[in-house]
Amino acid sequence: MHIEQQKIPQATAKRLPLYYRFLNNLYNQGKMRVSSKELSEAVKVDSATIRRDFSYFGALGKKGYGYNVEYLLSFFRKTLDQDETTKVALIGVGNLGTAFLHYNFMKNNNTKIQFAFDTNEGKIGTEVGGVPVAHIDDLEEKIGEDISVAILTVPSSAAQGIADRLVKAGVSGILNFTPARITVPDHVRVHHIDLAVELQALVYFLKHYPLDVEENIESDEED
Amino acid sequence: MHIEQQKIPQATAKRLPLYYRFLNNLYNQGKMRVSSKELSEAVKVDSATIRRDFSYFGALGKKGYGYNVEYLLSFFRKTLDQDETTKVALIGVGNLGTAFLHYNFMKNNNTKIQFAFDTNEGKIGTEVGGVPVAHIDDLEEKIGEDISVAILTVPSSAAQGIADRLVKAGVSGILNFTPARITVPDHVRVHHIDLAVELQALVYFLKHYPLDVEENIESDEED
DNA sequence: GTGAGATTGTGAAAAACTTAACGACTTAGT
DNA sequence: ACTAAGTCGTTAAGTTTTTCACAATCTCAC
Ligand SMILES: NC(=O)c1ccc[n+]([C@@H]2O[C@H](COP(=O)([O-])OP(=O)(O)OC[C@H]3O[C@@H](n4cnc5c(N)ncnc54)[C@H](O)[C@@H]3O)[C@@H](O)[C@H]2O)c1
Ligand SMILES: NC(=O)c1ccc[n+]([C@@H]2O[C@H](COP(=O)([O-])OP(=O)(O)OC[C@H]3O[C@@H](n4cnc5c(N)ncnc54)[C@H](O)[C@@H]3O)[C@@H](O)[C@H]2O)c1
Repeated sequence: MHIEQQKIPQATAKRLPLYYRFLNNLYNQGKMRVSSKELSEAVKVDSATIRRDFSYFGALGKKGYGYNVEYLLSFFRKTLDQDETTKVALIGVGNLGTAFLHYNFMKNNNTKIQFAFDTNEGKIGTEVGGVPVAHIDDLEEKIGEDISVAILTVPSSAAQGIADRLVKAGVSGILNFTPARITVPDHVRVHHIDLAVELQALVYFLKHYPLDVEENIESDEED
Repeated sequence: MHIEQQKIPQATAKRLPLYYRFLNNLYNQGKMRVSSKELSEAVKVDSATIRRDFSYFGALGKKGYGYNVEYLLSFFRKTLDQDETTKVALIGVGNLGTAFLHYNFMKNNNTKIQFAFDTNEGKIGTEVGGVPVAHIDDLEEKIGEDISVAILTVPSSAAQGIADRLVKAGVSGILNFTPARITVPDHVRVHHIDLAVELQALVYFLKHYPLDVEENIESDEED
């Protein structure tokens, strides 16, 4: 049902959530229309790239006018499946995990962390940021049909083992914050966010690239 | 002194810290040699890409043998300036900032968060993760000559204002975790790590890309 | 020593992504 | 109604990154 236009470049797909958020901002500010140039300044993406990105979805704008904010927003809401809440599990309620649990991803993302898991008995049974923390042994049981994405914030030594269990439990997307590069079957997607690497890469760029010439770089990034 | 080989692709530069960490792991495990194929399996980067990346620095390996772990490690240590500690400031001791302060970036990165800043009187004067928290008003004073990188974990509404002050204070690299896309002069580099976007992008990929065919993606990227 | 097997470094091709440029169309002011 | 200014969608060019594929070279077991 949504595997129809297989040709949207990955680079474009990664920018969609960014566009979506800024369109939301504009909408909340009461703006009716926006041009690729304005949007470009806000999101720091070349305006030609924005027009190109949008064009993969058809002709969303009007020549000489720009884009209708409300229309564009509702289009992206559908495209990004923002009408249904995405339910997520978080494994590892430590420093990083706790920070995420306190953050409200619902606000812009319609994403909700449904369960958290840990091994630490002191944390089990409590709620952190309104999310109940369960024992890791209950992982398979609690991750029912409706959770297909997990955030992994355990120590790196535990990462592969937990990933294996997540996959067995039916998870097909993992956002991995551990430094471990985990191995998963082909049908599972892993995005690594490696904070230490990001920091070190930034430092490297500063020391080795002529500063006045280079432009900024988008992180993964990977954002 | 280090602006000599200007031709190293950015994509390569971003992978260097990753290689460095895995080489460290191998070294600590007592491994003497490693091939691009082995390394490839560990870091999930195509072996040809690894060889190409390394080749920008000259012939680091030996045909038929592979790479000497110790030599490669010491080469990258120099290349990544791991002999001198990089001092960093963190602005915004909230959920995310606190998590970072508790993390030891020294272990693999030789990077140290020297000062943290906040507006919350309750936090000022305390130490979090061994890092003293100062008032944001003292930013310019405390960021002396030796801090040129900052981690930004304030509310997005404060991001641009703080960024302006950081730049004035002499910071030339900012790791921005806020959803705000900040504007800085050309000589300053900003890497955005946008966690909400990363999560939403992962969800989008799961729903719209045929799972059995696609391979994993590095975040920033950026992973 | 020798030769089978391993592995690099790289030229060349392919793929992915970005940017420039402009014709076509829209708007809005007169 | 006409025109100047604005903006899209897209073609084509440019850039960057990845991947293939293989000659050159090294290793190591015998
Ligand atoms: N905190 C940071 O700023 C930071 C920066 C870079 C990378 N990381 C990485 O992120 C990950 C988490 O970091 P952190 O600082 O939150 O670590 P942490 O030690 O504070 O948290 C880890 C949590 O996972 C739990 N845990 C351990 N084993 C588990 C298991 N088998 N199943 C379920 N839970 C388990 C622990 O009880 C703990 O609560 C680590 O891999 C770390 O390397 C963190
Ligand atoms: N926590 C998450 O998981 C998460 C996820 C995605 C994005 N973010 C973004 O990261 C940023 C930080 O998130 P958080 O959850 O840590 O927020 P937070 O509200 O917990 O922390 C913000 C901190 O900044 C301080 N602060 C406010 N104004 C300041 C100023 N002018 N100068 C210095 N300090 C100031 C506050 O006192 C607070 O301690 C936010 O922009 C948020 O949108 C966080």
